[in-house]
Amino acid sequence: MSGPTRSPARNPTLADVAAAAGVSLSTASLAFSGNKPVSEETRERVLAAAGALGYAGPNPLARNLRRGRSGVVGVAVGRLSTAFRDPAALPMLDAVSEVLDAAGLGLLLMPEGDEHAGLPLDAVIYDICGSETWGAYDDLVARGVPLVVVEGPAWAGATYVDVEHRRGAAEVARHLHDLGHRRVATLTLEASHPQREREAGLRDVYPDAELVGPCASDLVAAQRMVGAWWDGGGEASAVVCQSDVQAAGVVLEARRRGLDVPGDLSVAGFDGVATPWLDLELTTVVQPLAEKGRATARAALSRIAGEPVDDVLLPVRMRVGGSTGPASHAT
Amino acid sequence: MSGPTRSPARNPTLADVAAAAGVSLSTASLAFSGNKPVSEETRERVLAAAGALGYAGPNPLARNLRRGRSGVVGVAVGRLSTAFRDPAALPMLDAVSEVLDAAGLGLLLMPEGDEHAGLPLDAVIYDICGSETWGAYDDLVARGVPLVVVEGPAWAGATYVDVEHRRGAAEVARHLHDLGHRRVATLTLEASHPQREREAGLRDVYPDAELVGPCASDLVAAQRMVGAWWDGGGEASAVVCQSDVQAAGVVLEARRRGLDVPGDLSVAGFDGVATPWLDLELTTVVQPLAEKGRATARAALSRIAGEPVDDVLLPVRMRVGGSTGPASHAT
DNA sequence: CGTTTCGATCGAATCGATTCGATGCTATCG
DNA sequence: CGATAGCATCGAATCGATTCGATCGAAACG
Repeated sequence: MSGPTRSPARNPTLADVAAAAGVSLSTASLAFSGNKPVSEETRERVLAAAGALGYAGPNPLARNLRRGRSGVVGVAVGRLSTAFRDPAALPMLDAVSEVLDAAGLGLLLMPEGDEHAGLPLDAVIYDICGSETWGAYDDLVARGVPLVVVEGPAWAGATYVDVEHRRGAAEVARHLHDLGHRRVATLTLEASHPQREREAGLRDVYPDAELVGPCASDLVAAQRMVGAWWDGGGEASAVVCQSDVQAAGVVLEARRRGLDVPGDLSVAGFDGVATPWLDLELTTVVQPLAEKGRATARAALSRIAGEPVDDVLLPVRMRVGGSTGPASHAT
Repeated sequence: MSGPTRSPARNPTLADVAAAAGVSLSTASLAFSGNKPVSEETRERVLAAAGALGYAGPNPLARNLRRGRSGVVGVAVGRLSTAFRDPAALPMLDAVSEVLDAAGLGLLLMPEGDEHAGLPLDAVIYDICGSETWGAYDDLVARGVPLVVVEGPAWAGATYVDVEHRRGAAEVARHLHDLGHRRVATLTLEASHPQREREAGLRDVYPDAELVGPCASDLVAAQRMVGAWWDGGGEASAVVCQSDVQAAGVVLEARRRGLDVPGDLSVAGFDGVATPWLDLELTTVVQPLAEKGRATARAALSRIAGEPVDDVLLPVRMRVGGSTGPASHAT
C-alpha cells in the first residue's frame, strides 16, 4: 500500500472515482453525463467505484460554472407574508413553479429589500405590482440577466406579461351601468400599473367615479377603509374593488352596517379567486391566473435559451355573481 | 493597435479588468472583495477599468465553486398552492426568509415531486408535515447536505424543530373537560407526526374521543367532512380541530345547520392564526410561528457553518376564545 | 491486403474566480 | 545604520467538473 494521496476527510471527486475505476477523468465524466457513448463495462466500473467511494455524483457547483448556468430562476415578490396572503398570487406562482420544475430549474424567492446580489440567477421574474423601483434592477441589467416583468413598470430590456386590466374593469363598469348604477365609488390599490389601467377602464364608463381610497388587498384593511368612507358621508350604489379580497371586505362591512348586498349595494371585485367563507359569489373579473404563471415561466425559459420572446397580454372574462344587482331607487 | 485577444462578444472577466487596469488578477480580486487591503489608488483604477469594460462584478458561479457554497437553502414544501393556502405556513416561511436573507442566503422553493437533484443547496429545510417519505432524502444524505426537519418524520442525521403538539392538544382537551364536555369529536389531519402527537394529547383527556375523519386544513373540506359526519348521525358537544381553518369550517357548517357556537357546540382549533372573516375568536393553541421559522433558519445556518446544533422544541399557549363554552345539558 | 470509418478512451484546455506563500518596498525600532 | 515589521502586490495553485481534439484498435470497405 502506498500512502494515500487524498486526505480521507475530503469528499471524493470525480477524479478520485476515475482513478479508482482505472479510467480517465473525461471518461468518468462521460459515464455520469452520458453525453457521449461509453462502453457498458466501463460505465459499470465507474459507477461501482463511485459507490465504493461514496461519491454522490458530479458536484453541481462545478457543473454550473462550466455550463455558465445556475439552474435557478429568481422570483421577486414583495414581503412573503404579504405576497402570498393574496389568494390570487398562489395559482400564479404555482404555475410558474410547475413550468420551471419541468424544465429542471429551481425557483428562488426574492423578498423585497434584499438585493440578492451575488446569487447566480439564470433569469428573474418580477412580480411586485406595488413597487415600481427596484434596487437590483441595474445590477441585473449589467449582468445581462433576463428579466420578465409581470403587470409591472416598463423597464428597458424586460419581457412583459400583462393582463387586460382596462378591458376587464370597463366591462364590469358597463355591467353596473346597465344595472342602472349612476353613483359608483372605487377602492383602489397602491399606485401601480394594474391600478392605473383598471382605473382607466372604470373611468371609460364612469368618468366621475368617486374614490374611496387606496388600500392593500386585505380583508380587514378594505373593511376599515370603506367603513371610514361611509362614516365620512360617502355614498354610492356600487363599489368597485380591485381584488376579490377587498370586495369581500366591503361586503362584510356593508352587512355589518345593515346594508344588503346586492339589494342596497352592489360590490364588484377583481381576480376571480375562491372566497369559500363568503356565502355569495362575487361579481368579478376572472384572470387566467395559472396561464399567467405559465406564460411568465415560459417567457423566462425562452429568454434563458436566448430565443426572441414576445410580450404577452392575457385576456380576462367578467363573471357576474350575486354581489351585483339593479340599482335601488333609494340610493 | 494589436489585434484584440478577446472576442468582444464575450462578457468581460476579472482577468480582463485586471489587464485593463494594469494589475494582477489577484489584486483585482482583492479590490472587489476587500479580503485584503489594497491601496486606494489601485482600487479606483480597478473599479474604473471595470466600469469601462462593463464588468458587473465577480461571477457568482465561479465564486461559489471556489467557496464550495451556493448561498442557497432549499425549502421543501408540498405543492405550493396547498402549502401556502394554510395561513399558518406564511408567518413561518416569512421568518425563515428573513433570517436567511440577513445571512445573505437565498431561499429556493422545492415543490413536492421534483427531486431537484443537480441543484447546489447549502442546506435543506423539510417542512411538509403531510408526507413522511421523500425521494430526495438519500441523495441529500449522500451529498452531506445538512437537513432541518420541521415537525417531521425522524430521519437520521437531521436536525429537528418541533412544537409541543401534545401538550397543547391536552390543554385544550382539559379546557373542554372543565367546561363539562363529555362527548367530544375530533377532525384530524392526514397521518403525520403532528397529528399523532396532538391526538395523543387529546386522548390523554378523552380516551374515547370520536373521530370525524381525516381532512386537509381547508375550509371547504372541513365543512364537508363535518357535515357528512353529522348527516351520518354523529353527535358531540365539542369538536376539536387540528387547525384554525378547519375549525372555521366547522363553525360555518354548524351555523348553516342552525347550531349556535358556542351555545350548542364548542369548537377548538390549532395554530392561532387570524381569521378576520369570522366574527368570532377561536379557542385555539397558539404556536409561535415566527419563532418556529427563525429557529429553523438558525438551525440551518448553524449546520452550514458546521457547528453542533441542538434540536428545538417550541412551547405553545392555549388561547381561550369565543368558540368554546359550557356544555349544554341538551347534548 | 491496404485503407477508411467508427466507437471508445484519453490528455489538456477551460469555466472565472479566491487565496496561499513569496517578494519588494517603505517605515519603525534599538 | 542595520534589523524587523508591515503593507501592497504578484504568481501559481486550486475549486471540480465538461468538452474539444487527438489517438488507438477493430471492423467494414473496395
